[in-house]
Amino acid sequence: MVPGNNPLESFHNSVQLVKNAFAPFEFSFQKVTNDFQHCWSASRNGADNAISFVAKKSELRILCGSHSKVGKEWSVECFLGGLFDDLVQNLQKLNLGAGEIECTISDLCLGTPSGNKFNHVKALVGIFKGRRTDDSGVLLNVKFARVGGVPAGNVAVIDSEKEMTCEASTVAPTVDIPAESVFKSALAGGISCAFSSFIMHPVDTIKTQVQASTLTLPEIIVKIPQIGARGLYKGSIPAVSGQFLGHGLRTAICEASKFVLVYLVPTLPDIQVQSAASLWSTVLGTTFRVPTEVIKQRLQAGIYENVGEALIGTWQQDSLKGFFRGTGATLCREVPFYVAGAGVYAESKKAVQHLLGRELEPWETILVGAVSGGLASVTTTPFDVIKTRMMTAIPGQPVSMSTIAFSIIRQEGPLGLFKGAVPRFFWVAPLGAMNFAGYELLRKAMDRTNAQKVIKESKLKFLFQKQLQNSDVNNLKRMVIPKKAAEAYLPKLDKKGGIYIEMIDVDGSHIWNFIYSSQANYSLKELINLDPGEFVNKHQLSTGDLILVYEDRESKEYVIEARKTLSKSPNDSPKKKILKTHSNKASARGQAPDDTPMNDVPAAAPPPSGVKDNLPVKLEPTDDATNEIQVMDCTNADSGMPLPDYGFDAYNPSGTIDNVLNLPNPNDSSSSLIYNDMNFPSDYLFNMWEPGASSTQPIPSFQNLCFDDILKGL
DNA sequence: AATCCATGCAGAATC
DNA sequence: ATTCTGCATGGATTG
Repeated sequence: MVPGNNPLESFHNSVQLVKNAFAPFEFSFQKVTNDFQHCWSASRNGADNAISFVAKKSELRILCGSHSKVGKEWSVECFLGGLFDDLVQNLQKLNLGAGEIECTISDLCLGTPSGNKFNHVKALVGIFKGRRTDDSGVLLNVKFARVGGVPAGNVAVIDSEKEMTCEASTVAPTVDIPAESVFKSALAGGISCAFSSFIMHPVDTIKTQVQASTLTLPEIIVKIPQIGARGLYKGSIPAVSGQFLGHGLRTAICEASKFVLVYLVPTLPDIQVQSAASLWSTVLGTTFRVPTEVIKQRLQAGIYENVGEALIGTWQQDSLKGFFRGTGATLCREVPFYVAGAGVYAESKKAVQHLLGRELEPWETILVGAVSGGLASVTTTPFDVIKTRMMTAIPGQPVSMSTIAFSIIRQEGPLGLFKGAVPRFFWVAPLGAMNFAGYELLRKAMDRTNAQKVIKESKLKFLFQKQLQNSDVNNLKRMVIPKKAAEAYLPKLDKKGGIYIEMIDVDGSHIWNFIYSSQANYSLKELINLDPGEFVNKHQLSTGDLILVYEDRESKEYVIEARKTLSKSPNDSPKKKILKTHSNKASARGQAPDDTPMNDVPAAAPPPSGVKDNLPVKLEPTDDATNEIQVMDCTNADSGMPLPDYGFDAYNPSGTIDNVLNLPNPNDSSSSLIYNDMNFPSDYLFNMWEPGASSTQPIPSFQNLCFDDILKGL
């Protein structure tokens, strides 16, 4: 048996689940329960329905007022209570017989003239519009429309499972919700549900036929070849498109309302936010989807041949209302499974992640989806059992859920309530897997392709840089990189041959695969090549541009940045403009032939005596007023080689003050110097020497003052 | 003197 | 014929 095909059990489920989810609001639910019983007992004798509702008016607002426009005149409890009661009575009247053949509820409705069959729709609409519904009594006459001979509430059982799992997937965390994110979620939700709907459609069809006819399951199965593929896929167009649109809509609403909820009520626990959002979105999304369900079922049951016919036929028969038959039943079925599935999935995913201490692999996500889908189905098994019992009870005798439940427990023990749980589990599990996996993986894939890999600069540890020379950017596909830096930060090289190194482009657009090799027979020297491949071309690098290599602190991956010099005059080599207090070591070397001589650069400031004066360039806030400061460890600026024993994490392109302050290694005795790179006016390069290592005299403890000045500058 | 490294060049590999 | 690869050279820098 599959859960969810009965509004009765579904409703009960939903109350329970919602109750759990909103535990802090227990009092409200207590009230619901009370009202419920009140309504129920009052409506036992159908004629008094209206009274019971009216009587309840005053209490209504408490619960529903805040949720929607509902509470104005009606309490949701009472509405549902009436609904529930009606169902119970209907079910009690069922005499369709037992077994797998689902019963048709519609014709068994008690109490009101059949002409009002669909007034519950009216009532619903009225409620949503926030106006008073006059035909209050009608609410109790809820009928689950018989759609094309198939009770709407009974069909699309499979869908309910899909619903559950699919909706549960909206649990996927999306906190900051720009429209794009919501849209992507919607797309992902829609696609995954549409896909699984498509896959499972044949099964759904068979189920529908079983329910709609007097044939048993085996008989139908025998007939399958007769039905053929086309027959099995009858109604798949409205089903799939309905799934797509409905679930897309719901996913979007859910994501969006989560965002809104978090914003409005920041203190609300996650679980409640999710429950509320999913509840709300399910109601809307499902309502939207009902017409396609109706069409689908009519097609599957063979009433109409094609979509057009079904549309026209339904319209002519029942006009607009016809498309919304069974809305109430569908809602009752969807909501609890959504909430249950979402909860189970979210919780189990959290648990598994906690257990493993890492993000889940795709296949693990699938597994969790399957298991939680299965679990959700198991937890709802009791209602399924009860429902079956109720339907198969001796006709005419009033039975209530509780009586049945108690009798089962008494006679068969608590396990009796879980009969059939195992097959249910395995039936629902793959659906859960399909939807969870579908949604999550799709969502991830979208993020990956669209937003690429977002590199957080603050997570990057600067390793080294290289200013590109002619020989690095000419058609020869190789770049020479600083030897010491390479030896210090890149993987160890064997003498011969190179190794592949992946480097992620900071712009997130590529993962470059470089060949990193050394020139072994270089007597004692070693020259290390990075094969830039397309890298240089893609970034249009030319002489004087920089490449910078980082390491992602978390993933330990290499990250490479191609940085164009700002002043792009071919004669300008960036190095020439760097103000230095020590020797202009880079100035004279590595220049392109057409480079102007080094002399036009302002003379390097001499090493000052005072610490303050030691700043060759005054620190100033960046010109874009972002208060960002860029610090680069450019020890040996020419080679880009930080001193190996210096635990200096420097270069922080978007560093905050905090980051900057964290940069220096306080235990290090090295001193540092800051100078401004004229080519990158907003950059502050942080230069370091070990004491005595350079011809310039480093000032002890200078680095601290540097940072102070940076702060002052800001 | 030792080292670094930009670049030239030739033979090998590949198109 | 073109591209790769390894090697060599010599200016520049460092010690």
